[in-house]
Amino acid sequence: MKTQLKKGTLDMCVLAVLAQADSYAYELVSKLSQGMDISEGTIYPLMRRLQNELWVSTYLVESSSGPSRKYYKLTDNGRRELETMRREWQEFVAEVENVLRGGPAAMTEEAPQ
Amino acid sequence: MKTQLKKGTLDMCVLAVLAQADSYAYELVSKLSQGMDISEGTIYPLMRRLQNELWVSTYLVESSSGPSRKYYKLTDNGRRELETMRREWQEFVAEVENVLRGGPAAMTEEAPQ
DNA sequence: AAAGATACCTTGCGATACAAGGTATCTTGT
DNA sequence: ACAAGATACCTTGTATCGCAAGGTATCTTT
Repeated sequence: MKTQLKKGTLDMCVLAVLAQADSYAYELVSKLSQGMDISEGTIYPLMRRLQNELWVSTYLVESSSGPSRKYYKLTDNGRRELETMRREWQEFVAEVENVLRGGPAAMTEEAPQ
Repeated sequence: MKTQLKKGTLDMCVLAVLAQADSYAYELVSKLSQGMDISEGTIYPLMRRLQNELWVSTYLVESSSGPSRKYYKLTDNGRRELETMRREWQEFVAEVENVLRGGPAAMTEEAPQ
């Protein structure tokens, strides 16, 4: 999957997953890996950013099958941000599709050759 | 408009515009600026890349209202690449929307708190 | 005790969009 | 004739982000 296309969408995707249920980074990777792929080297800095923006809060939960998990929970702030991102995403996609459909006004001018 | 979202889509957009008619960088900026925005600092390095990949060829045309224009023309190669990009874009969008719709398989496991 | 899965994390790199700045050409207003 | 502005080209440096590679610790299984 093309790396560049993901830029700016992964945080939205993570927030969307967290909107359904709290989760931890390692699990987020495996959840998102069905379809998109995202690697651990991506998720940890990303989660740090989401936390810095106060879009998620964290709590530790001991696991019965490994080390403790750092769960992330969407904040009210994060929920609002997710809606904003959704809107921006839809507008963006609409505009790209518009261009792909031959959109940006043909601009009446001579096209040589 | 969010900068990150554009990453990887602008070359496709430019190729799509060129699929309709040859154009030059300055005009491409103003065409795409209706809807997306894209700046000159973006377009020139981008056009260089497209040319390096042999997706476009160039020819000079004297203008009646300013300096000569460097027109870009989609090559056969570029036309094929555009189709590939379109496919990848559609797949990508489909997957993101899938995640946004609550997609990545709920994964039967306890979600604490 | 060793091996493997789970779970966390950091460092350095590559790609790309952009602001800011620079040059040259041509037209228009004064 | 000269200044100003639009047209058209371009480069440099910065910020962001995704990722491969590597590292640590815990817990279970062999």
